[in-house]
Amino acid sequence: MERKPVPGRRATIGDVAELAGVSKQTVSRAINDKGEIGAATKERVLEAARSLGYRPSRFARGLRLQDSVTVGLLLSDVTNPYYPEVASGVLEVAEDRGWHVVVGDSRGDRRRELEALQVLARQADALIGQCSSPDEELARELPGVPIVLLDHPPGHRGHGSVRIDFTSGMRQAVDHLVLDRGRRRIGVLEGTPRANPATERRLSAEQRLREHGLPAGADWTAHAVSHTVAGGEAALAELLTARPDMDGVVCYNDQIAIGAMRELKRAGRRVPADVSVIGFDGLPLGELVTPSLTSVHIDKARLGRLAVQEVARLLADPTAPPVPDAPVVHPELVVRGST
Amino acid sequence: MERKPVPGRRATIGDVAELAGVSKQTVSRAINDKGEIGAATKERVLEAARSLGYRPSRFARGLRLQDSVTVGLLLSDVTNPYYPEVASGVLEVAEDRGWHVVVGDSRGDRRRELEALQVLARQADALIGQCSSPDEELARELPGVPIVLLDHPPGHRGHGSVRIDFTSGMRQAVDHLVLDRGRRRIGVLEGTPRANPATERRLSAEQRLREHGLPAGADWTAHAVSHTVAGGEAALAELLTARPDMDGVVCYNDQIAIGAMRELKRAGRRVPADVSVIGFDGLPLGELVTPSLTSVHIDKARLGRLAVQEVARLLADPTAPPVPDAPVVHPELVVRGST
DNA sequence: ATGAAAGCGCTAACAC
DNA sequence: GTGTTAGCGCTTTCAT
Repeated sequence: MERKPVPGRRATIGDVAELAGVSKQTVSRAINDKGEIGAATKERVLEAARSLGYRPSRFARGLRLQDSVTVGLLLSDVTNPYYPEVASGVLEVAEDRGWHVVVGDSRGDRRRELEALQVLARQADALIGQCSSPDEELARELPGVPIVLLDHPPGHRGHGSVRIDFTSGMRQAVDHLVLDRGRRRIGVLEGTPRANPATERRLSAEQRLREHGLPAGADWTAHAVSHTVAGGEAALAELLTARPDMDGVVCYNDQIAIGAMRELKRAGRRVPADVSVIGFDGLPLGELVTPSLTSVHIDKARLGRLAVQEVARLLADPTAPPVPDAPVVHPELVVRGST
Repeated sequence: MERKPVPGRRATIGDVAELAGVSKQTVSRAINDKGEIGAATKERVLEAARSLGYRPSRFARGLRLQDSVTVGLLLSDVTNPYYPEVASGVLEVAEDRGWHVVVGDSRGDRRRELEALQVLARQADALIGQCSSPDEELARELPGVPIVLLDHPPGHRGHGSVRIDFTSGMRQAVDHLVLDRGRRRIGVLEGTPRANPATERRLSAEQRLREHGLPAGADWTAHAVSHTVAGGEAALAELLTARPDMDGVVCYNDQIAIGAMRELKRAGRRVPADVSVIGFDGLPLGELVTPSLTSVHIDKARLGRLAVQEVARLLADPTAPPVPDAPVVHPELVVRGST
């Protein structure tokens, strides 16, 4: 919700015109550096503008020109190290197109998410976000707002999405543990519940484990309460209690994986000698821990860039149906010390 | 610069009014959930709006209501792990006030910085940023735009700032190395050149080193080309060549410190047995490396919160002179494994 | 080279 | 309960 107006009303083009003793359009010409204006007049106008601390109203200009685009980027938590690269991709393409980007943070709260989206929607032409709210809810609460979901399967009309191929990613992770490292008792650390349960990453891992003839399922799974190092530590502790003979862990993301590594060490296990750990996302952070983290990298900047392109598509035709071939980001295994 | 308009012109309140067979005012009442409207009429209007994909123009609304505030946040590099917490503080207070936040990224480029600020200024009422451009340049290129500089001494009229007490911070760092660890041959890893050379952090460190009767100066200093782990690695290698007998390093920030630790290990030195390393900023990252990083923590979220408060002050009275007692963030030493 | 008038899309104020 | 009028601050015709 917007609040009260800024005190001390700002000078308008009319004030400048009056002070300079010219008409409004002359002021407009001066400040927009158009031709058709005398050098002396221009200088006088600019001086008047300066002395009044005049700045053109972005609203008036936007209303008149109708050529400015703003996209809203909703993050579930700005401090999550997953986002900077995504944001970087978003900002890069936005800048190329001359678009502005407003950001919001839902602090991991589902209710706040919707509120934050609505606030952003007041200032943006379209939204980008990793939303946990179901599509129907978004459509209901944000009627007419083009939304591009990060890491969601294609959804409703008016919603775009960028997919990440988790099936392939998880398969690479499991195959590496099984085929390259010879692990046979592999646990899975899943993240928090997802909007669409069918998209849980662990499912892809479990399927691949079974294809290798290995055990998998609830017994071999723990859920991290948060996608953080602490969440990973707690989840691994839980999993280790159930499966003390575990010799490998596939994790929902790198932070959880790093937490898993820390907890394993604390429990007296050596990584990777006793237990192999593998993460997902490929955060720069993974290179700094010891041993450095093997992870399935995804090009997060590309995810951001693709999202802005999807926004452009939606903006061009808001009634376009969701395309079946939404852009996909393909994960790629990068092996380091932890396996 | 803004580009061409979005195609397929959006429906206006007039279109909705026409379709619903009512006046614009009635539409306005319906979509803004005011009273004074029949339930049936309201439903008919909302249905019309829905079918047209109508969304109110933020420009028209902003122009009319004059109650929306947007602040622009310029970062030198979104992917720098220093920023998320700052942004978090900015977003927190902005949200409390009902303000929007637009972000820009200058990619560490001085020229881009000014451009990015100008782009942001088109969409924001005031700016916040860690700017490397001199005050005069900002004042000249962004006339009338209230700016709050992060980590700068108070500057010109119309500019606000939030200070970080580097003198105290660097003193704590040096004192820890000298008094608590007994180090006597301490090197300094400074960052890239600053807008105001007098604010280089190394100066505070060098002064304190001299107060302890220890050697300091160019011989004991290396400059990191970038504020990154790689930058720290290179800088430390350089310093180590000049001072192979070094037994401690004070670093410009945590990333450089982590780079220093890595390079020291690579050179066969033990940390902290042979060389003590100390960072600055207190990134969460520092807890994950081995050994974990001792650092002078600064409350980055608070920095962001204070910056927004300064913006509020400037917005309330744009002609207010810079206050001598700009808000200050006080650093605090947190000791961990690396010293 | 400069000015007057119109209108972008919206809502507050005031009819009815 | 609903419509009419006016005007937010700006730029774009079109005159002069």
